[in-house]
Amino acid sequence: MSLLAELQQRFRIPLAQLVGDDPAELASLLDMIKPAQDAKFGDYQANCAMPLGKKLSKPPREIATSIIQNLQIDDICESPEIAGPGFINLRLKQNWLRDQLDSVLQDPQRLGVQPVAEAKTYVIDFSSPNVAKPLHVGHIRSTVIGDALCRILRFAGHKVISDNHLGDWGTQFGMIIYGYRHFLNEAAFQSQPVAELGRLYREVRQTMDYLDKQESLPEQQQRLAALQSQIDELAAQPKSGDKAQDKKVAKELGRLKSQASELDQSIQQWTAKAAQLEAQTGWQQRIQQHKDIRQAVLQETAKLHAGDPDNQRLWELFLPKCRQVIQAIYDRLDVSFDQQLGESFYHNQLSDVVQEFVQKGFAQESDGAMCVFLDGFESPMLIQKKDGAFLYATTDLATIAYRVRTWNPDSILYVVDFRQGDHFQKLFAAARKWGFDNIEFRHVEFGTVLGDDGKPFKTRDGDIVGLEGLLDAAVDAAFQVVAENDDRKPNGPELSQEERQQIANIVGHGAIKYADLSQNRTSDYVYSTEKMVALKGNTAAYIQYSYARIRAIFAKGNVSPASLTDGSKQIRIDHDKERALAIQLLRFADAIREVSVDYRPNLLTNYLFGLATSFSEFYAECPVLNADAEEIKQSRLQLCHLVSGTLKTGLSLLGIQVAERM
RNA sequence: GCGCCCAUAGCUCAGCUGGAUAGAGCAACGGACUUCUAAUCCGUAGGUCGAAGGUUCGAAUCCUUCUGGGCGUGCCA
Repeated sequence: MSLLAELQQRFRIPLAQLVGDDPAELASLLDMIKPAQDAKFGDYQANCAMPLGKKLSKPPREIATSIIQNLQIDDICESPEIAGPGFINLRLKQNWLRDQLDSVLQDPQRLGVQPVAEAKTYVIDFSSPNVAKPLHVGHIRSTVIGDALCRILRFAGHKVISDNHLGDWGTQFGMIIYGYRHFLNEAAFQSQPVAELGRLYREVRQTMDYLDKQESLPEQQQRLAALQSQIDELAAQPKSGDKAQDKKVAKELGRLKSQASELDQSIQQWTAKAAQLEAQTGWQQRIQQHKDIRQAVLQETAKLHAGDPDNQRLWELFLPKCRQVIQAIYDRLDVSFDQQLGESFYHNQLSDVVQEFVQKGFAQESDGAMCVFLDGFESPMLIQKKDGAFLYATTDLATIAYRVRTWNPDSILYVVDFRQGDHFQKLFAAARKWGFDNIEFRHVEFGTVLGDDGKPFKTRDGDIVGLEGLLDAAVDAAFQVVAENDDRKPNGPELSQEERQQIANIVGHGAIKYADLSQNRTSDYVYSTEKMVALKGNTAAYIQYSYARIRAIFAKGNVSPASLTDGSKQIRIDHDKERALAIQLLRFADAIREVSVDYRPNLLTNYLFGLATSFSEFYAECPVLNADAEEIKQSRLQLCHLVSGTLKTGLSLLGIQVAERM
């Protein structure tokens, strides 16, 4: 049951009488029925009389009156009231609320959420890390948002195929192969292959970075000097007297200065790091011996792609081990995929894709590369480099073809960083040109994770932050809070060390996920460890805590949920807080639907935070076990049961677990 | 240069594709534990929604311009 859908259904008839039954217009008018902004206006409001006033050139209040006259709603609402310019305010009837809750109580699995009428098939592409590199903070958003969307859309009734498009075929493997051939510690590889592969990757990376940076250092220093002299010149300029002109100069000066200081900082960071490397024994020798490492790595990669048996064998040796590392994190995060078809799965289809594009006249050679020129785009999409190698775009096209062949989806979602927006716009345009024009392609984009300084989140040394470390930090912080809270309990601590750790795991991982999901996905967001440590306010912990408080009531009162749902008791809604809680409970279906419209999980976190808040207010004012009368106690237990079920289900749709005790 | 995105309380952010007096969480201040977990609740304070125009009954939301920032921009992914 959706509250909103029910109300909209009732308004359909009187509105059709006014404007006819054009579905688009009707839908837009029905969209103007919303939860009331302010409780004093009632529970819901219909705002459609005002725009109709314009259209029908009658006073909106008059239109509102005629809508109400034809509106059959007295089983759901008190008689509607017209307010202000023509708002129609609706107040739900206690009896109706009670009946609705009673029926949800009989439906613990779906909590009154009916599967969508038209189920669609979705392919959701998310996470997609390079398997040779450790997961870092940048992977959180794609993984967590993608997983939540899978769960939510599935719950809504759609068919969902989650697919992790692993980067398992790129330069990273050239790097590891090179490392294996030159830096291998055989014993370490035998005993701890995964760790050793990680080390090899880092060794090669470091060597390549060193050469890159050393090479570009003079140029950067030159740029810094140039900036500096530009600054000096500008600063030495006498004031022109023209205010606007002076202001412009001052602004330019400020910009140059911040550019210079940023550049200076990065140079200093690098020189410090380089000095550290050079202090290592054998570093100079390393550089001497491997000064061609960058070309060599490309060569190893090219050989792999060309089917060289030695490199192929090494790749087959490494891949499972690399995937094992990543899988461990997915296990920790409780994220799973239906498919994990990486780039390697598509590599032998790429030349066919290019050939087809050429044959159909969609692609042509330009500057030696194979290009797809698309209307509305300044630059073409490259599908083959002049050296013959294929690109990201080529693989993505092959992937689309495979997915359509295999699953025939209505929609393919890509949960990827917003910076790849251009790429996806081109990819989608090319795919439509190719004939896939009845599929919804959607780049579900998200913003960057920033550090406290407002810049992309890095460690103090400028390194990318590893994901495992963040998870550990969140769990540690959660452990502190769990322990503190338990120690402070009125009747002494209740939890064993083991239980505390288990709860800390649930709370810590939940905190990370929730912090991400509660943000509007399109905005950048500032990741602050401090915020994680807090675990109060609008966090997963707050919601989990509400759940645990309910479970504590049930434990203390020895209440079995079955006794509440056998139909022998009826919910009563007398107290204001009970009423608010009841309405919030019935909005669950609407929250699920809203998330599905534009793939925005934060609408579900908003809902759950609202529900937990409603519950906390109820909890503060309405005793449950000690209620004045037995019927009230039973009724409140029923409400509690519905809240705990909704919180648990809602969090599970975000990939977040609950603990029975906290 | 061109394209996309952003600017809302001291901080971090919501604001449901135009609705009534712009919300929440942190942080600050003041209250509430002999009563189901105080990770909570109640209250106070805090805003020219970057600026200026426009569209209309009505704008944080839509349009234009400007300012400030981020990102992308032919052989990385």
